[in-house]
Amino acid sequence: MSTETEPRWRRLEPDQRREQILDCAIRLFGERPYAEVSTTDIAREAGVARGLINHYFGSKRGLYLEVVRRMVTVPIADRSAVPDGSLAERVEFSVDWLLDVISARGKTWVAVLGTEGVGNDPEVERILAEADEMAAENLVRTVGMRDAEPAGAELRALVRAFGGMVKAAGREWITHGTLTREQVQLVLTEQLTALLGETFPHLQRM
Amino acid sequence: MSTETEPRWRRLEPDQRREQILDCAIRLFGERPYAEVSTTDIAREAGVARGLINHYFGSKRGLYLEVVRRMVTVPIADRSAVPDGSLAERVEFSVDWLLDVISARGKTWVAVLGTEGVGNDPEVERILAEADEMAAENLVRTVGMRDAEPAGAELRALVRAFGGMVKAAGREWITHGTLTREQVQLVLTEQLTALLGETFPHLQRM
DNA sequence: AGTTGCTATTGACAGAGTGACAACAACTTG
DNA sequence: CAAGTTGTTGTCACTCTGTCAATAGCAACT
Repeated sequence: MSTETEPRWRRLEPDQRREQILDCAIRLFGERPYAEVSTTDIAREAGVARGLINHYFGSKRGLYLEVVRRMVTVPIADRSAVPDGSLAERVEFSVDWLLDVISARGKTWVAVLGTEGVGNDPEVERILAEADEMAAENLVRTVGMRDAEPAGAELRALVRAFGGMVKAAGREWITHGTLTREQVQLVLTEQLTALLGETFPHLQRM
Repeated sequence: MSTETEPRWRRLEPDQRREQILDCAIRLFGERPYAEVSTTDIAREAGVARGLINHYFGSKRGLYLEVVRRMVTVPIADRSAVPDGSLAERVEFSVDWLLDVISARGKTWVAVLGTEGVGNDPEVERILAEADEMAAENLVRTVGMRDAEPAGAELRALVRAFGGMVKAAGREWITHGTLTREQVQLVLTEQLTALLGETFPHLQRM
């Protein structure tokens, strides 16, 4: 008879275990609202003791913030493929790339950023603000508007505002199916072109 | 010596008490996130026994949904004052009215819709979707695009997407102060004009 | 004024969830 | 194989939520 000394649990590298718990948390937080997800649920999902969550993330809230941070991070554009054409062409390229990103995340993206809840959460707000800022910065670079440097702050504010429409249009497309990708592409391209080509110059003369 | 039989608590009409609790809940939920607000806090703020909250709203979540519903409801535009001019003029009027509404709610509005959290909450989503739908419907009527009836669904989807930009621009103005009201006015007016006058016709030919 | 009835409101209780921490066990190293 | 390292567990104390029977404000009617 074999002395089956099969261990009751496996000991993982901290990074691996962290990642595993984070994955489960992302899934569960994506399914139902914060208060409806207990750390017990997450622990069970990860096949782990509940206390381990506190060990790695301090508190439930800490884990949640980590989830938000993870989900909101947008990949940086590969600018090597950006065409050198007119503003309209570069904008079209950028929008297309944006929609690719949204499409890739698909349901998860929507499930995560789809709901605007009530409740002032400075920490979450900061994370999202930073993400929006990076996305805006990135978009500005991609369409090559760097020459407008002096009014950079206003330009980025404009683009962040545009980001709101991107998200809303994305929801119309992905979740509600009221617009096709082609339609969203058209709308966002025309709007962003007008924003950068027309409105922005007007704004600078105020 | 007077037989001071001062009552320990006053008995209110259900509607009044409901309203009072709701007011306190709105204030507190506007200050910190859902999980950080306990029903004990709300009860104390309202000077009321905790159990009463459950009596009126069933659960903490029920109260929360009521708060969201209340905060998200946008007053109907007074169409009697809408000018009969060009599309651009009507759009300008509508945007101005929108900004008035946002301005009136001010910090509260932002505190409420400012944070996009993570977590799929169908109920909250439904409430917000309905509110957006009503706002879009209202805006479409105000700018007098009712003639575009056959493509009403797409038009409203477009306007809902635009609503995303309204919110984002409002945040830039109210909370971050990166744009002035005049700038936001200009941006939204031009964008909406282009959306309705240019992009929408283009969209119909797809 | 005293009594009665209705119901808004309270207070206590049970169950569930969270965070802290000491003890344990899987794995590494010599 | 022994000893140390540390990832992991399980329990304890505390807080929060929802339920419910008991209480008390108030109006109506003697």
